[in-house]
Amino acid sequence: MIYSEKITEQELRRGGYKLTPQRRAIIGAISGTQEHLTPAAIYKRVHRKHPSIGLVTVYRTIDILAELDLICETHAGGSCRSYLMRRPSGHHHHLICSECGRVVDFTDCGLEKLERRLSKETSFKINGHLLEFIGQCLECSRKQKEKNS
Amino acid sequence: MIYSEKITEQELRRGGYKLTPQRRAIIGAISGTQEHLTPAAIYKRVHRKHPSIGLVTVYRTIDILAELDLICETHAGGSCRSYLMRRPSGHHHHLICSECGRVVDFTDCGLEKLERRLSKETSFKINGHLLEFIGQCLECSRKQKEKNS
DNA sequence: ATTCTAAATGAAAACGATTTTCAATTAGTA
DNA sequence: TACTAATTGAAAATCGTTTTCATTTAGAAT
Ligand SMILES: [Mn+2]
Ligand SMILES: [Mn+2]
Ligand SMILES: [Zn+2]
Ligand SMILES: [Zn+2]
Repeated sequence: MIYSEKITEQELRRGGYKLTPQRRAIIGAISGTQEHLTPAAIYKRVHRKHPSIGLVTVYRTIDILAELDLICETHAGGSCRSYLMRRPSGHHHHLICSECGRVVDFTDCGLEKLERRLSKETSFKINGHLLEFIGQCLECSRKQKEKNS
Repeated sequence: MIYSEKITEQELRRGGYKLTPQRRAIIGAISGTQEHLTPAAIYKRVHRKHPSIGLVTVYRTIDILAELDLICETHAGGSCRSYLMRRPSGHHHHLICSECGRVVDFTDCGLEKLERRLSKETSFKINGHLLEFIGQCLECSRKQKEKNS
């Protein structure tokens, strides 16, 4: 069992939730990859080993994990969301190609200063942010050029 | 008719799309406010003056306007999206209270340097970004404090 | 170990948002 | 003015998500 998996289970209990085999399996599935998983993708992974676990339980568990801040949510355009275990280190941001959907991660957003300023100006207690750049990857912008010529 | 409205109609035609009364009405509805409108909200506004225009047409027009980059999409958490006319001036970002949903706008994100660096490192042609801070507004963090004491 | 109870589960139904289908209408061109 | 491809609205289909409810179970108390 990975470090983050154990921590997540501990935090779940600390939050007053019961540690069920279903929840273990779901945490395991999300921990088992670096990729962003949609609820359906999480379900698929869980379902392989544990066919009896329902999609509903996946949704319910995701809600809890997000509430406890143990996973982070990403919006990949449109209206689809995906999840990732929260890594203790740094942020997790994206550069997304609007043509082919390719995703490049980056972590150093340097938004701390802006965060402090906004917090001061608005009296908000800020605890996170979502940052995504949209553009076209090299390959796709080449293809577009060819098309237009 | 507002400036941005005229431009939008021009661009629509320039994109090879026909300029129908329905599309005019929808563009007018989005242009008529600074607020973010969900597809349903846009439909509601359009429907007042033009009861015959269908929700489907609203969706279809939104798609086109977004494709032509004439409106910008915002993700207000969860899986709901909203739209806003693209203003020529500056960006449009949010600070969102996770408790009550209050939204504060800000425009000066200072991400140009980061954008240039990412573009260089990844060879992406970047044409936009989504930035949202999440936190608790003063009122809500006070309420939470009271609760915990 | 056994009992107990609130919390958690799965299946099915309900739900809201979005998309598809299709026959009828229309914008813009010829 | 006539033509045609694009656009439209209504209805049905689809998709992701939530609710409902009867059954099961984790974890605390005995
Ligand atoms: Mn990523
Ligand atoms: Mn705004
Ligand atoms: Zn690409
Ligand atoms: Zn608030």
